[in-house]
Amino acid sequence: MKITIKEIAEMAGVSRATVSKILNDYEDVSESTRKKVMDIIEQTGYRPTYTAHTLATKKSNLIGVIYAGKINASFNHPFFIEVVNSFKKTIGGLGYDLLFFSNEKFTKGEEDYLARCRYYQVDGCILINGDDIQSSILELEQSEIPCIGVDLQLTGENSGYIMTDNHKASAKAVEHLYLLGHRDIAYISGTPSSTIGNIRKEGYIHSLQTYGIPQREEWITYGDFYEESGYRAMQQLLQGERVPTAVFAASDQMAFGAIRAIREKGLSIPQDIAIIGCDDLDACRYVDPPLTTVRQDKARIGKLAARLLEDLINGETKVRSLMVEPELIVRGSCGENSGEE
Amino acid sequence: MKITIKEIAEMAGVSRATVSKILNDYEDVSESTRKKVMDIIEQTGYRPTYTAHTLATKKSNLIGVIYAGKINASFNHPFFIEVVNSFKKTIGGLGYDLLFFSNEKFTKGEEDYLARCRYYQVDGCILINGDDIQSSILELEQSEIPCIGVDLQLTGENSGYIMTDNHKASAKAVEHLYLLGHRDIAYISGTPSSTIGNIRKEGYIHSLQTYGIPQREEWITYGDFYEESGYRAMQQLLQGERVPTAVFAASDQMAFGAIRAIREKGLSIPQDIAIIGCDDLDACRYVDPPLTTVRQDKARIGKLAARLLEDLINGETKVRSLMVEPELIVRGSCGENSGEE
DNA sequence: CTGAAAGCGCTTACAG
DNA sequence: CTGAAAGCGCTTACAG
Repeated sequence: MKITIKEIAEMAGVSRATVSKILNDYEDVSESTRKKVMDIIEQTGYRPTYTAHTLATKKSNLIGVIYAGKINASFNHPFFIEVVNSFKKTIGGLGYDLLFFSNEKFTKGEEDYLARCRYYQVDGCILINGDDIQSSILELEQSEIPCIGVDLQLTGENSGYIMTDNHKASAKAVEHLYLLGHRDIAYISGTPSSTIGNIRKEGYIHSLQTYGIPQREEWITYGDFYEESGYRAMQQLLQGERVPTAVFAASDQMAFGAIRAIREKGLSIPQDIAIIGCDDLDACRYVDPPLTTVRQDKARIGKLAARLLEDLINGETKVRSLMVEPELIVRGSCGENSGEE
Repeated sequence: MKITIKEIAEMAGVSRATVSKILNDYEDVSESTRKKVMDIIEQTGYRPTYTAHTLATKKSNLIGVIYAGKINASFNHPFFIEVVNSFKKTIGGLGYDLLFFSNEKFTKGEEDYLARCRYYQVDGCILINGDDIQSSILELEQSEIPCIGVDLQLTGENSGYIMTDNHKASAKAVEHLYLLGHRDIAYISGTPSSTIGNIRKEGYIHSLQTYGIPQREEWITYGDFYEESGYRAMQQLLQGERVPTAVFAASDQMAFGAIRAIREKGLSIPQDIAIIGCDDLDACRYVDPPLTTVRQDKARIGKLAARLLEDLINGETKVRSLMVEPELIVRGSCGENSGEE
């Protein structure tokens, strides 16, 4: 049924080696032979077989996509999905297909990512950050396989990473609130162990210093980036002795939760409390009032991740990490502007 | 560097055939040999190579994921992403990894999905519906490769499909509005060429008949499932001679657009116009008022798609299509209930 | 410019 | 219970 290079060779009356050369655009083939063979390939609809090709060449044209951290948590994560979407477009244009590892398969004890990468002979990997990174990720990034981390600082010989300049994200948020007259600014962070959350926290603290605003320990609260945790963190802030007039949440989802808590307390936004999120999810436009937020440039991150990885695969780069500029999106939740951007 | 079955065999002092048998859980190997070999595999961290394995067996343990229709449009589509996420979990548990085809690669003229499936030797495919289905999809579904369509009616020898019972979705929406006293119910459909949109339209029309409500041609409008088109469709409805008191939109996103149009006109929801969407996106909970909608059971669809495909691959089924029951989620936009479900 | 032959790393009858 | 050998479908020096 399946037609192979052997059949093509026979039909064309040439050797398999010659067909292979034509398939791979070698120069040293006569035009007439090339044409004869190409015609037959055309007619038969022949396509080479991936496994045989890869087995012989060691080049798979496959990029592994790995969600690090908790099993399978984040395939549909609103931020990462956009990054991966953009990554897919760019890397696809370069001739790669994407292999999504299912975390369930090798789960006898450890998910052995390195082994699986070798098994499939992927040319490179993109690793998406998650909570609670496994040791098998370290193994992978220290290996010969080119890896790019998204929001995940990979430092191996053949790896690199890319993320938003999170320090600046906080700076922009705090600056915006400061310019609107706020001096009592609280912060809702991610999990204490989250690198991203911590960079944003440092950015927040640093910005307060910049503007000479004293820092209050009880105004730094922690969540887990999801809505419910923002709700609880905000409740905590509302119960404090002194209530802040503005809140910067390290994720939009937590901001949504915070909005709910503020409402339930009978306070209004932005009159009583201004709030600003981080990420620029779609839902920001739909909440009431529309959420002012710091946008991460998801498309750009994905595109750059693809380019970085390509360079890494081809051994063509010394650049190993990139920071992407965040952008402040002003909507109604801080009171300056109630319309769309 | 890379260790192969040959090395393992030599180290263990047995043949490659024996190692292979042990690797594949054959019965007829002595316990002592098995142990000896397993120990060495353990120590060396040996893993078989995928391409060699597949080349020899014809079984790849890879499932192709194809977004049919317009190039690359919907990887981050809010409905399908949830379906695929659930599919990934289930199929992953069955030992498969996922190969996402990038639409860019083979784009010399046609994206030849069938050829690519054979190239990678995928064991099966899941096809996600989109607009404007290509002929290469037909080729695939008529082939020897097992395929499951999501919202896409595949009828080939080795294919099947799964979707929400969309007729019932409309019935539930109309019934809900009817019970709230509405008799002037308009419908915002998807593109006229969309199967899903049309089934929902028929369901809408049929339900009106059920309740003896006369159907008005000008109250059936068309969008493209996205927000902007819902906005425009609603504007059209608002300009009509007679304005409906309730609207059923074939997607949540169009419902969001409709809400915007209603607001701009100075009307309020649900007092002046009740609105009900379809899908149950996350954002439904955040719009004001929270959107009543017909939920598609995305997790269930994904899970069933995985099971159907597995059965198809193993040649174990006569069932070729499944309808999943939709569920009405009552929120505030029709006035009965203003809280969360 | 073309082809014979060995090799990529595994599996599978088959013989013993 | 074990192994020799052929095969999966391609590529790549190498020789001519």
